Amino acid sequence: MPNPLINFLKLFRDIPADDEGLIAGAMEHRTYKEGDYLFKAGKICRELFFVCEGILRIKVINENGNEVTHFFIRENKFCSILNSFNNQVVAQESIQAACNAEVLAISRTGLDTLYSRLSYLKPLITEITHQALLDKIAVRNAYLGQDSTTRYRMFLMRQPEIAYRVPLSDIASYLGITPQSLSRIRKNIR
Amino acid sequence: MPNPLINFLKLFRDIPADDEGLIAGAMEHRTYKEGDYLFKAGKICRELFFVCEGILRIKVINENGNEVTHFFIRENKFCSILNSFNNQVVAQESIQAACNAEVLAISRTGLDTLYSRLSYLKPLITEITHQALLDKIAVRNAYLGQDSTTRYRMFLMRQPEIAYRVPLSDIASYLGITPQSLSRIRKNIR
DNA sequence: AGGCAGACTTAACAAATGGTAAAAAGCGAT
DNA sequence: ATCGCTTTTTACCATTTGTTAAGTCTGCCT
Repeated sequence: MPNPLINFLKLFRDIPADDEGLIAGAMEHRTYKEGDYLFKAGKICRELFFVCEGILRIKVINENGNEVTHFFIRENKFCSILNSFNNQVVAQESIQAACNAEVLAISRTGLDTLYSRLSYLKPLITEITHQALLDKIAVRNAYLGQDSTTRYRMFLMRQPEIAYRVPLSDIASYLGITPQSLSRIRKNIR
Repeated sequence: MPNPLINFLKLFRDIPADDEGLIAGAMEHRTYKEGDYLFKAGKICRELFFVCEGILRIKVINENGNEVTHFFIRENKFCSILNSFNNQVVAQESIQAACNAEVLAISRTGLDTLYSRLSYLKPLITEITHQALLDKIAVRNAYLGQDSTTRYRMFLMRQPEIAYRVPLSDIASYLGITPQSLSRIRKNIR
């Protein structure tokens, strides 16, 4: 059975057939339902996830007690609290399934073991996550200075596959809008 | 004479004395006045800058013809249009001096030469820029869902050294506010 | 099937922000 | 020091967005 992570890595680089089993074997397959937590803030995040199916979100509870969505992570993307995972510091953010999801998970130590066995893997994953950060920043910059309606329109254009699969309130907090306003905006657009 | 870049790198890792001259010699020292461009959008960005003195900003002209500040880069930070610099694609953003500035500059090819001679340098700089990206994202996420006054207050708390050295209009566009509104907010805060 | 809980929508009003325009202030060059 | 340009401030009004509160809808559980 083809492993979605290996298919994904092959887009960037040839993966020797012999290594496929090693990589696939190191990853643990998990299923989550909408609302389930993959990781909760307050601890060090010691796992890296790869999304096979569904959408995750990284979120925080802000000082007013409101949930704020920092990112949506969709199929064929890695997900972790990078600062915590890399630097062993306590994470302020949580990872939650924004809809039913299937992921592959690997622990920090498991990943280090893989890295030591497959010398090409660390630079490859570093490069992929680096580019993902650039992409995330580019999205945020594109929203900068746009009004709520425009941000929602841009979101629809860029990520329609997310817009219709996750709760409205998650999207609202991702765009920095109240759910009521987003509901109104949605009505006015049609 | 101490080189600010070398001092900076030494914070992360020991730099052999023999290598200092090589690094320092590869960097070109330049002076810019407020408003000068270090790089203009529309080309591939082939230089990496290190800010010794002053503040740079990365900006775009958006579809309405307004300038939008994506980032401020202050002393002891690297600056480039990373996506363009790394992937050889045309940059949409420009780099401008937000106040009088002194920088060290190195070309893509010059950097590659350094990398090939000093094997520790590429992982080091990659790690530094990676962390800088995480920091930039964290700042943007912290602003998410806050009103204009709160964003400005947060900006004052986090980067007072920038707030009083660059034009108000640059800060306004960085925070996604019109200059008029920011002027009003500033008045109401005192 | 009925009822419950959570999510979404709607509405009316208040507050914040944007748009436009004009005055004031700051800055550099002559 | 003065002129002229650019930036910032101020004011007024229009628009957008937030707030509060209620109502509707949906899916899930029993």
